[in-house]
Amino acid sequence: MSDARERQKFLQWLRDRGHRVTAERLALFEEIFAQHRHIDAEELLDSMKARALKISRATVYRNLDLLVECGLARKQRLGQNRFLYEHVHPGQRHDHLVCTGCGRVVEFVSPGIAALQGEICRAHGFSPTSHTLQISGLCNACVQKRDEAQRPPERALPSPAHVETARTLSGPPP
Amino acid sequence: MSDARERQKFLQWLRDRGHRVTAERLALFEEIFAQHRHIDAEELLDSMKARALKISRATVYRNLDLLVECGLARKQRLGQNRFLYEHVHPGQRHDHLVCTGCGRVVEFVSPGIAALQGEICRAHGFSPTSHTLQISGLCNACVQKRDEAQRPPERALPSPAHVETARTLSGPPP
DNA sequence: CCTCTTGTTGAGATCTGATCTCAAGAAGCT
DNA sequence: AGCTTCTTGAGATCAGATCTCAACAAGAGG
Ligand SMILES: [Zn+2]
Ligand SMILES: [Zn+2]
Ligand SMILES: [Zn+2]
Ligand SMILES: [Zn+2]
Repeated sequence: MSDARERQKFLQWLRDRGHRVTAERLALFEEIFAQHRHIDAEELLDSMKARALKISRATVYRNLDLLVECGLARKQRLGQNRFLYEHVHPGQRHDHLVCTGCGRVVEFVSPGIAALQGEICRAHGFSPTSHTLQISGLCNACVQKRDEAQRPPERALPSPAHVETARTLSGPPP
Repeated sequence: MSDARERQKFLQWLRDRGHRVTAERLALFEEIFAQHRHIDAEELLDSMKARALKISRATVYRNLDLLVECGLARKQRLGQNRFLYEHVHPGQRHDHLVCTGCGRVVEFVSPGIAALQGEICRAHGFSPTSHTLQISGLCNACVQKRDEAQRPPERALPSPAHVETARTLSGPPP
């Protein structure tokens, strides 16, 4: 596990604020840093139950907010309804492509966009604290699936030269 | 009202799909195009009731989805919880700065970001259908308010040379 | 190590935004 | 006008998130 530094930061942050270091908080921290993907509170609750870590729903929600507050986690609505959480690696901004066909989430990094956002905020005298950029659409696979469904008796269409494979962090929903 | 063209498009879209042109649909269309700001379903319902236009909650939700489907409205979560709707002007993409202090929403346009998004999608073989970009933080006024609150007996701080004023489309929440 | 204070937890109630149900109503075709 | 089919409205329902409050335990102090 490579979260020794983050763990230390979390504990220090808690103590600095007079918050207590509880077993539940540590367990939640471990869990969210063990899950290398975007995960929602309910899934987190289940996966902790599955590991025989006892924790209640309310505590999960409360402490997820705490993790976000201290900058170790990010909270976003990636699909439609639920909030998804992911642990944050300092200095590594990324954003998301969300496939509406299969639910997959792909991360991308764009220093150019980051820079432009900075310019825009400066121009408006705005002090940004966070941002959300997500692009919804269809991934390669889902586009092909849809095209095949539309005209069934026809194949050998010239497939794209090379299929871009990026980190896919969330599988399709059940 | 400058929505003659959009109104025509809406009616045509309805007929093309075999949907009916009802009084409720027309009223909702008028209302959302009359409100030049980001507004949620509940507010829309209230403002229509205030104008003695009878319409039910379910119908508002149903037909807002219809407007989004035909491309005349955009649906986004700008604050945290509710969906906000705004009417769309064709070919005029814009994104949002959201002040977490006063709730104000400011729109901005960035062709540069739009272009970069296009490149990213191409690189990933992703077919985008929509996007959300919002930057949260504090507006000029709220930054000053906070600074003044933090050290009360001190003034004459060098105010910024010129205060950028952009279209502010949503007032602070009640 | 024991005690006291005070922040934290857990089970379930509650809230909120959004969607669904289904009988009554009305577009629009003829 | 008559008929078919889509649409509406009132209220039930759903899902995700938050709140309540008594029991609990972290951590300071002795
Ligand atoms: Zn897909
Ligand atoms: Zn991510
Ligand atoms: Zn503000
Ligand atoms: Zn806008």
